[in-house]
Amino acid sequence: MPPKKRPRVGPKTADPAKADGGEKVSSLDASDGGTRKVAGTSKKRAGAVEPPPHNHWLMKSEPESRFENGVDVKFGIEDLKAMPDQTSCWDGVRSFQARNFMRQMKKGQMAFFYHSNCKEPGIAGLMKVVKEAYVDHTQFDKKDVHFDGSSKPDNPKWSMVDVQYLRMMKRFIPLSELKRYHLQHRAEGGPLKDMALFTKARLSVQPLTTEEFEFVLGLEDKAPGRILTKLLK
DNA sequence: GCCAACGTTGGC
DNA sequence: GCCAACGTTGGC
Repeated sequence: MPPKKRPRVGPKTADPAKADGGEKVSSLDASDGGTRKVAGTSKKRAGAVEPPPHNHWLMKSEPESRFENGVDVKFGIEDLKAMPDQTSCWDGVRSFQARNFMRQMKKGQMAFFYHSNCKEPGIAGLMKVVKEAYVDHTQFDKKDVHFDGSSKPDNPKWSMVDVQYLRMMKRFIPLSELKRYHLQHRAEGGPLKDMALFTKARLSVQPLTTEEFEFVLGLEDKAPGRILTKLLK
């Protein structure tokens, strides 16, 4: 469920609604499949250790035209690049887990732009978070594909962040290649053995460990293909 | 276009 | 709070 972007809020902070809300989005809310690490309020066993917050992300969007209620949801990395400031809000996320991850994002963190539901799924480029979580206004827009009648303005359910294009990957990293590594690492150990792209395949916004992130970045400079897989092992 | 995986909803 | 039905994601 790729977000369909729209021109980000102008240069100024406009947005009468709620300018930046950056830090205060209500943290309770429903399910969140294991993403909970909200400070303070969560009830955890004494002694439970908080995992460190995630520093890197992968965000999925569809680069090919597809119509949902007559609206094209296409938004590939080229579309992000074409936005003013090469920046866009990442609206339309309607999954609690994905939302909660977005709420953990910090300004300056990097995210892979992943192309999903297309001819060649995979990682297309890099972007960075330029605005932390704030209210996704599309949930209140009846005409929007992702309108959510169950969300009330005084307690909005859905959040979004702003991201800015950084660069294309030096070469496109196809899902098939990542999957080979994932399988290999799962069998023999390695950084991609638990990668969310495979262990939580349907999550549209996912965290990566530093090791995962760096391993994937390292693939840019390697030859694609299975030859490489052989050589490495 | 198919369909498996899996998150969400709602009945009870 | 369980769990079956339902809907969506997204690879293939």
